[in-house]
Amino acid sequence: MDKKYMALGTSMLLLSLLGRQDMYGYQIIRELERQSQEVFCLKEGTLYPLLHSLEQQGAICSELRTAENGRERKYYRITASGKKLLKEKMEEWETYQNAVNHVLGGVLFG
Amino acid sequence: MDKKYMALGTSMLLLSLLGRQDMYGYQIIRELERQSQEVFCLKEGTLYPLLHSLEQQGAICSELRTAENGRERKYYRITASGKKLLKEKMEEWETYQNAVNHVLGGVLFG
DNA sequence: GCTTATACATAGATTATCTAGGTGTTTTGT
DNA sequence: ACAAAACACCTAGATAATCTATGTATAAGC
Repeated sequence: MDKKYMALGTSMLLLSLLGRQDMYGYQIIRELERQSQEVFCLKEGTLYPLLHSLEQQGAICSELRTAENGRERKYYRITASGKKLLKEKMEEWETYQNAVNHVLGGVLFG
Repeated sequence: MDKKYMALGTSMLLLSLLGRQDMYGYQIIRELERQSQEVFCLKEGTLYPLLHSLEQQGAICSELRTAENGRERKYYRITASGKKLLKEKMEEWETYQNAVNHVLGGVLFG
């Protein structure tokens, strides 16, 4: 396809989740699973490297917080640049989605 | 993601095109480009191996035809098994699409 | 005749995601 | 009290989808 394969990106979904609230890795996996009705079961081996790369790019930033029970968690927050990136990716997704549906519906309205 | 990455597949689009008429490789690239309004510019290095693999799987079959101008073209036709595969892939795409949109729209109706 | 478009093909690189492993802590069940 | 499960982070290597680059021909346009 034109760009970066069909992978509009898991990163779009991550940024979208973080756009609503700060979250830590493990939580992101559970939330994504829940919000997608078990369609997306992101693996840790995919998530963590992706978070690190998004942080490197400056789309998100992290901060260690300690919960009452003493547990350490690494919370991620979306940055201004990350919000811009999200917007771009959502527009790409819209374009992509429409293109696929247009091709699929070729018999009807193509 | 759960299965085969986000790539629901270029193969879905190919099968969909072939579901409407027999086509040869070069034509598929042009048609896909046209029907997607230039969103999908499938490269030859992607298409031909994919066609060969779909043929191997029995989803499509090929036949050499010679045009009036003497040009040889390898036409592909979708098989019954290919139609079944297409149906499955379209259902997957529907599920996937809904899941993504549900996550993205989390603020509104999540 | 030269260039561009048509038509098929393969090899190797790139990248997204997964599998499988590792470390340590807290909660739950018995 | 102890084991098992869940929590929480991490990385290395494998797999697969797509692209880039290249090769070989023929036909059409200038």
